Amino acid sequence: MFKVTAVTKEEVDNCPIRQVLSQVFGKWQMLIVLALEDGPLRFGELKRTVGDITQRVLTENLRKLERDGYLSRTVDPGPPVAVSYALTKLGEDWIDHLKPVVIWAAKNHPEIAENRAAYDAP
Amino acid sequence: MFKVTAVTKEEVDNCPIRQVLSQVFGKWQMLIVLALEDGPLRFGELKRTVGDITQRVLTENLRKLERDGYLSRTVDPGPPVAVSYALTKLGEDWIDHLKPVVIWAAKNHPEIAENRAAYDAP
DNA sequence: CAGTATCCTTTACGATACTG
DNA sequence: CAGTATCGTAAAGGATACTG
Repeated sequence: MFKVTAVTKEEVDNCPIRQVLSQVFGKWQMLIVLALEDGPLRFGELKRTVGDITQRVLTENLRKLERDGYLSRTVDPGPPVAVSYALTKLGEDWIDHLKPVVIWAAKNHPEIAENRAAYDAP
Repeated sequence: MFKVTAVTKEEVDNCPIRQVLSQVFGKWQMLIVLALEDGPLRFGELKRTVGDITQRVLTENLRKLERDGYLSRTVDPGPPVAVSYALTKLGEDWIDHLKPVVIWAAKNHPEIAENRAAYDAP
């Protein structure tokens, strides 16, 4: 159904997986987007919610997500300054489509863990 | 709805995103799985279908996908030897859940490209 | 044909220190 | 508070050559 063959530059540019999904399937992007599901969060709150992410990497990923339009960044100059991040329409739409996949992953986690153990065994 | 906070090792181990999805959202895994959607393919066919992937990287990703149970590897000792890869039940189930996301990405590709251009502009 | 083996480059990520 | 700056590590990927 989808053309995944890609040898020319045009084919790569038109591949939704390479152009769109590759930017949201890193180690942190999904976690960040899901963290914003229940409403806007400030930088520090976001960092605490995701848990084990460094400031540098969080900033980096927030910029990527903002660039693609999944979230917006709002600055309230204080002092002290307060920056909050919120999902855009695109971001909410994205999360609606992402969640079934996350639910599937949670459901199949046990089976996949078994498969790995069996494969690694002797 | 999902707990994405993860500070302890246990929380990370039980996070479906980190444990399951991180292994299928690399640069090539989705393309490989989608390439097998219409039926089994041999190594060389798979390589030609995906297009610009090297032998080394294709092998590497096939092993990961086989390990998690998304596809099976069947060897027909020739000579010449013929190895074919096919989706398993899990792989087909996965692709059914993955496709809506790919379709979403294709649909929103233009908007996201605009967002990027606007962000990068001046 | 279907891989391995090597070597190299790029990208992501991590740790820590510093600043308006 | 919300970053930036620097430095270092590790994983992914790319190029090329070789093999049962």
